[in-house]
Amino acid sequence: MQKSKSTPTNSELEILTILWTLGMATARQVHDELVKTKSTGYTTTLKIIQNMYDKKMLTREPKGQTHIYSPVLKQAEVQKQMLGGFVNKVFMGSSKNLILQALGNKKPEKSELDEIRAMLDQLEKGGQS
Amino acid sequence: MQKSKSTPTNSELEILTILWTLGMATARQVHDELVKTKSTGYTTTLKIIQNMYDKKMLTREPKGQTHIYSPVLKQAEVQKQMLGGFVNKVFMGSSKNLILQALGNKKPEKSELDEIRAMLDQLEKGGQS
DNA sequence: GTTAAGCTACGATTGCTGTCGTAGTAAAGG
DNA sequence: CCTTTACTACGACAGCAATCGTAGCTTAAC
Repeated sequence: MQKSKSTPTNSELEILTILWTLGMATARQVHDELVKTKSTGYTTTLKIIQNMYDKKMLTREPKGQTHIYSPVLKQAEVQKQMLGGFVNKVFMGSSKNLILQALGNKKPEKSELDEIRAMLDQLEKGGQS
Repeated sequence: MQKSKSTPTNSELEILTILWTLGMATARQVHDELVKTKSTGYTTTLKIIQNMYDKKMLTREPKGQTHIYSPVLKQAEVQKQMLGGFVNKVFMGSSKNLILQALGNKKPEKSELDEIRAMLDQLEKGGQS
C-alpha cells in the first residue's frame, strides 16, 4: 500500500527542482544533476525517485529498459502549498510578517522591488478579499 | 554530549511559539497551551522541552520542585534563519518569488499592503546593492 | 504516617527519511 | 558465447523525531 499526498521531503524537493528545470528525465540524468550539488549514491537517488513514483508525485513512461520521469505537480503549486504551511508554522499565519522579514533579510535588486510594487498595485486595484 | 545548534523541529517550534508569547513558563503551562491545538501527552511535551534544554534552545531556572523555561533565541532570529533555509530550498534562493507568491496566495489587508510599501520605500531610500 | 497528586527523569518503541548493498536482467563489446 | 556495463527492484539499516509508560521523588491532604 502506497502513501498518498503530503508535502515533499527535502530530498524529494531537490529532485523535484531538477525535474522542474529539465521537464522530464531518467533517474540517471536526475542523479547526474544532483551530484553536482551533493554527494550521494545512485541507488539512493533511484530509491527516492521510486518512492516519489509510489506516492504519485511523479509519473513515468518506459523508454527502452529505463524510465522517464515527470513531475505531477507544477512548481508554483508545490511552492504555494509549502509556503502556506511555512507561514502558518513559523509566522503564525501572518504573510505580512513573512514578507517584511524576507525584505529585511537580503535586499532585492531595484528591478525586483519594482516587480513587487507592481504586484501590490495590482492587488489593490484588482479589488479585495 | 549534547547537540548544539540547528533549526528547530516542528514540535519544538510549536513549543517555542508558546514560549515566545508567554515569555516564560513551566512545562505544565506549555503543555496546557499545546493541548488546545493538538492532542498529546504531558510526558511527550516534557520530553521535547528537555531535549530543547539539552540543545540549549531553552534556559531554565528551578522554582520549587519544577522548572521555569525561557527561550534562548528571539522569535525574529529563528524566523530569519528558517526563512533563509526555506527560500533556498523551495524558491531556489529567490526572495522575490517567495514574496510574489505570498502576496498572491492570500491578499493582505490594505493596511498591511501599506506597511509593505513603506518597507519597500525605506529599502530603496536607504540605498543598497 | 499513609495516601494521593504532581513533577522529573529515563528508557523503549514506532515511524519515517535517507543511505546503500546486492541480486537480477538486459543490452553491448569483444 | 562470455564478460562487462547499465539499469531496476528489493531489502536492510542507521539516525532522528515523536510518543508514551513507568519509576522515583516531593509536597499536600487527610
